[in-house]
Amino acid sequence: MLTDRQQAVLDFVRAQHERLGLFPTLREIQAHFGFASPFAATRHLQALEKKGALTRQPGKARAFTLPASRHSSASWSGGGLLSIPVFGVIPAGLPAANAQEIEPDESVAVDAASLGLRRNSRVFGLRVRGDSMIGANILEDDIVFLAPREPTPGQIVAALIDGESTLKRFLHQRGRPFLRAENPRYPDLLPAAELIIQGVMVGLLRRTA
Amino acid sequence: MLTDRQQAVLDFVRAQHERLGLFPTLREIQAHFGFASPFAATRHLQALEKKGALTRQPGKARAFTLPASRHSSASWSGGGLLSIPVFGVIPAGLPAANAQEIEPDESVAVDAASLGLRRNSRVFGLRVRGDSMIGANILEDDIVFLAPREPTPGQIVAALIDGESTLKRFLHQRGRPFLRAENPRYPDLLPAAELIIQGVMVGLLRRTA
DNA sequence: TTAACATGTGTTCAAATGAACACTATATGG
DNA sequence: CCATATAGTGTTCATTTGAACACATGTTAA
Repeated sequence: MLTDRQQAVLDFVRAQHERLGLFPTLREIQAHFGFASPFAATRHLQALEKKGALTRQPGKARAFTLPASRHSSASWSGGGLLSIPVFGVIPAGLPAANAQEIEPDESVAVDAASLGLRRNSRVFGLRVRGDSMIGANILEDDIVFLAPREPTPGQIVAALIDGESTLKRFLHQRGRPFLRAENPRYPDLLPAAELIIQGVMVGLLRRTA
Repeated sequence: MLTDRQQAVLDFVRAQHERLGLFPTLREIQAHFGFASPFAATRHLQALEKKGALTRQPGKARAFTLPASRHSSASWSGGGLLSIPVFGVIPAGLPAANAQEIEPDESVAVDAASLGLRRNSRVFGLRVRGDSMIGANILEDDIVFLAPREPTPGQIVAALIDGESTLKRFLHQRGRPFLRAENPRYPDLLPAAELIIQGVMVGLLRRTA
């Protein structure tokens, strides 16, 4: 069992790695805790290592490993994490080359593989408003993930109509595309102009807590 | 625009950080690419820095920053990433203190905030089998996230019945708990013995790609 | 009361690591 | 043809960083 001081050191090591992507040096730990000697930091790290709370590579700078506590970012080694910008209203500029510069309302992190995507895929998220897609089991406040790609009929897409984005199912009839809400209370949309598809749905995240 | 060699160096730096949680030293980059001199590595890093692909803290070991490319793990600075074990069948041992040692079928990464959870919260995932919860907009192959906590009536839970786990809505009737499928094709479950709740649903991840 | 552990201080030194210089070869653009 | 950029080699040195020793104090458990 870690002592309070040891836990504090471990928390600092973990927090530095989360914030900066770097583990701290002995002297950075010394400075943070106000130790007069870097060896005090060494003593704590040695105790943490003995108790299995971290491992060190002898003689190497900043070389820690935090063992799999399965619920922390330090243990994620599956790679391919996506930081996905989420919009409440999709900016008309999406998907554009400079889309990354449009400030999202929030961001969520999900690993690419669980959405069936390659690492570093371009994805954005849309916070669902309303109940127009309830028939497709998409609820208000869900985050729908969309990738910019050409849709095939039957897929759910974000489309730009009259300067606004809408989430609908993409279908064809007699060679002409149209959009269907998955709620009988909403009519089909047959766009007068060419349909601009901003993204095709690749996944969904729901929070129920 | 980065040259091919510079891109290769950047990819290596990023990959090492994803795999090990550490940026490489000049000599580790030198060894990887077979350079005769650590200064070759320095030259590439200087070029990458000049082109804005990374930044370095002068004179400090392994001290890089990768600027926000919004679609890579290096850019996730929101903290609180959860590495969630996902099971096809929930082991009867969940949720137990040694649950972390039970080997999951897979893991997914999601940030805690988007599930309304604190960093380092204990969560596990269940890959949904069958259509018993379709009425709650939970589809087969969805991953349902569950946190070990006491349920309140109306919540969706994973419960252990007859040695098997099942996902159902938790309800009360005349003070007695029972489980309801959200599909009229399945009957309510009135457990004979005391109900063991393995987790309460806190979110869901769906893949449609 | 004693031993073990925790938590340091103070100091020195070895190794790791980054910095930088002079040089060479090749490619590219003006 | 010349200047610049890229991509190194070879080498040396400064700084950062980790390691480790001797010592001290307080706490805890046997």
